[in-house]
Amino acid sequence: MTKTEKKTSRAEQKAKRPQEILEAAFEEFSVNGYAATRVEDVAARLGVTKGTVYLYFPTKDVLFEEMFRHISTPFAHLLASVGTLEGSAADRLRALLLLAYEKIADDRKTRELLRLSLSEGTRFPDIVDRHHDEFIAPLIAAVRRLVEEGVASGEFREGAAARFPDVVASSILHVAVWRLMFADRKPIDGPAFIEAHFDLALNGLLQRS
Amino acid sequence: MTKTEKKTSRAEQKAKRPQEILEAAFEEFSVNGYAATRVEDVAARLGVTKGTVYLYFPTKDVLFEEMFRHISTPFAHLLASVGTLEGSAADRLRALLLLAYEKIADDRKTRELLRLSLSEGTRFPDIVDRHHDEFIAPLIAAVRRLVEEGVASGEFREGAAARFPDVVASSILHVAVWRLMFADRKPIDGPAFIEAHFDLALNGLLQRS
Amino acid sequence: MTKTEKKTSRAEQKAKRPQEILEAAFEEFSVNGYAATRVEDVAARLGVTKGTVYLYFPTKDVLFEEMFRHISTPFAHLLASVGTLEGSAADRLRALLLLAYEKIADDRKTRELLRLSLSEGTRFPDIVDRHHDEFIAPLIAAVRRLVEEGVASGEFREGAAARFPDVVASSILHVAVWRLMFADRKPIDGPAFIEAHFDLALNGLLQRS
Amino acid sequence: MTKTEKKTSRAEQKAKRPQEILEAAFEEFSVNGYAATRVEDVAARLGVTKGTVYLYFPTKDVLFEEMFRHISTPFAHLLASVGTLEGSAADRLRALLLLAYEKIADDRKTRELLRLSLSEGTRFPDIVDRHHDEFIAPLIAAVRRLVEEGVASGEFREGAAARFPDVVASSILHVAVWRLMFADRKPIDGPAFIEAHFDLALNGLLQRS
DNA sequence: CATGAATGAGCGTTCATTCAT
DNA sequence: TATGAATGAACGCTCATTCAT
Repeated sequence: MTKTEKKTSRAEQKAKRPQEILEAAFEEFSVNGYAATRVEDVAARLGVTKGTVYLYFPTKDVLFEEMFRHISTPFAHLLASVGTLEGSAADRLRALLLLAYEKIADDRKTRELLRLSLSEGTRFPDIVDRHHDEFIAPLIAAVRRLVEEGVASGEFREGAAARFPDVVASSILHVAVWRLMFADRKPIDGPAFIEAHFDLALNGLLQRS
Repeated sequence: MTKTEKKTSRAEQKAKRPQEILEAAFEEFSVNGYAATRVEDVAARLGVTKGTVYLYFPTKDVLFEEMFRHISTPFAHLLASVGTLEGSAADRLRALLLLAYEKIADDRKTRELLRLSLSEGTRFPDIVDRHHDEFIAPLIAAVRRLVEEGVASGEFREGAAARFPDVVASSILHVAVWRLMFADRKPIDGPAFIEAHFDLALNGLLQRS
Repeated sequence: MTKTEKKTSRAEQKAKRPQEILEAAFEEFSVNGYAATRVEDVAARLGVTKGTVYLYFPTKDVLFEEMFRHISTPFAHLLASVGTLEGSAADRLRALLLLAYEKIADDRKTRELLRLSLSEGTRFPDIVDRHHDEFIAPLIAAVRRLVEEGVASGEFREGAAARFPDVVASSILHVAVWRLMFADRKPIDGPAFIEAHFDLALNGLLQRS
Repeated sequence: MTKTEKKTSRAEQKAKRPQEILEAAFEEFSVNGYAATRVEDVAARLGVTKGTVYLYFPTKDVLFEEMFRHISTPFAHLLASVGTLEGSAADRLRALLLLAYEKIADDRKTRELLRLSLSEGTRFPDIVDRHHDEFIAPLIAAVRRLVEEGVASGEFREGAAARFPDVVASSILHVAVWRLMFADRKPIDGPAFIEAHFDLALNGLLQRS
């Protein structure tokens, strides 16, 4: 029994190795960028030597790409589910934005993937597309759908926002970039910022006559 | 004649060298990032050898920092001047946003400095602060001033936008980041996007009752 | 058998590496001096590449310092033991000088350390002190002790030699420097030179009958 | 007149340039050794640029060799003149040793040439021979002559010193090497040391009554 | 599976040397 | 005569990658 358990846990541990490495790689790459990260530092985070990393990933390039793939967890379905909720278009749009905020700007991992997309896009063109497909495109599509529904139902007016649904979500990117730049040195109240932008988007600046 | 020309061009050449190097450094650093850029590549852009670069800049670090300083040209005064124009608060705000758009999202150099601030902020903490002071803080301050004026004059309603003036400008950051990520692969109509966001911010999504 | 041998030789090989490198470094540094020695040449002596050297020593500086430390083997205890032998003070002094000669002037390694102390003392102040403490100070102290004993017993007259015991040993330094300068081009009969100087010194030291 | 003077002084100054450079080169080479000395540092001592140095000396090698030649000023004739003085052989020997001491151990330049002979002898075999011919050989020859005269006149006993005249002069080398190693950190009273060694040597040399 | 010694290509930096002015 | 910008060949050091154990 004990033996079996041990074996199992060992086997499990071994199965986890690649993932552990990818997590460690994420930490290093997100702090230092691709070029300045040493494979040895990734290994050191796990208390192993760099030879071990090469046991699972043939090159640093592949390690980076698989790390990116591993950290990117799609959230399109989440957005879709929110879109089908009951309530006014405004309420659903608000819920959508808050959900997207949590995933894109509030989640450290997704945020750091944005940084890597910006900094390593030249070397790894695919990761930019991946980031787009995983995070940006679904968000925009979801927003567009909701806006169009709102317009169709007469709740929203027609206008530029229908053609550029991104404008409604630009605050999310704003918060993400702000945090990437300033970390804790210039804190930003994310939810409040999103709400403020949502209020603006909903009601506008102009005084109602 | 020829002699004079030669002399002039020689002297001019020497005086221009440091700036030429900084411009070449900008091109390389913005494409590859700090770590992946080789001093030799910077030199090669000018048709000189790397020794020449070291004639003017003692280390790669200093080269990077001075490059950043050289490329950052403040635009706070521009924003200020726009803020003092005649017209409605909305008109002035619109003019301000378009101007900021041109400087921050449309100008390739400023845009690339944003990329470097995000990617090299860990290694060069100062450049993030510089980018903030040169571009972000002035923009937010100018927007805030205009919004407050609009509120004071009754043209704008009070609301979240007054507390978070950044929300009004978040579309600019959005366009800048979009272009950094996708370059020409997914073009974005910058002015139209800014106008769409401005329309949204001004009038809101909701149907007027 | 073969397997065991291989394993042993492998393990031994690794354990010996640092020392092999230090020995190779000694050869190169003593011939070329610090600045003109290339780490790659040190490695080439062992048939390895320079990377291997950096596996064991972080910088060229450290390599030099540890080389010096490794090559310096103290001989103070040897001198002391000689001083406690039986016989006349003259006999013991002679034995002492011959022993010191063998260690300082005749031993190529110690001799080359003297050269390095002279040539690299500016860059590595510590090595001069080390050379002093390891070789020069013990020698002078041992000579002084013997001279004082001889004076106390009435075998030696009092005189300048008691105040400057180094004068009795200066022939050793003379032979060492001579060999460093002329190597085999102008051979010097070391023992004969030491004996000649000892003869000169002794007849000056001895009490007149 | 003024013009002529100026011209003359200018011409003189120009004539002095090579010597100034050689003096500056001596200072740098003696502190850093050949390899670690930069031509630019030599030039900087004179407030000129390295191009100027290359105006007078085609390579760093030549600069070093000519520096050595320029700093080595023969003193054989001096020694010879001392040897012809009146007085006992002992007195003349003492005067000779003191004179040699002043030139070899007390004179900073000659002392530093000894250092360079030891450190750069591998790269510049000629300088060792030069140092030998200029300083060491004349000294030994002069000592030998005096000792032989003393032996011939019956003032000195025959013995090893006659076969190894260097032993009489080894204290001079001792003081020189000591100062090269310890500079001001472990001062040595040169004349006293020489006198002590001479006292030791003399009482050994003198015929027993 | 994991190690870590070893490699070799590469990069930052230096510096002797050249040459147009 | 003197300058100093420019070169190019090193050299110290790093690091991704390999492989015998």
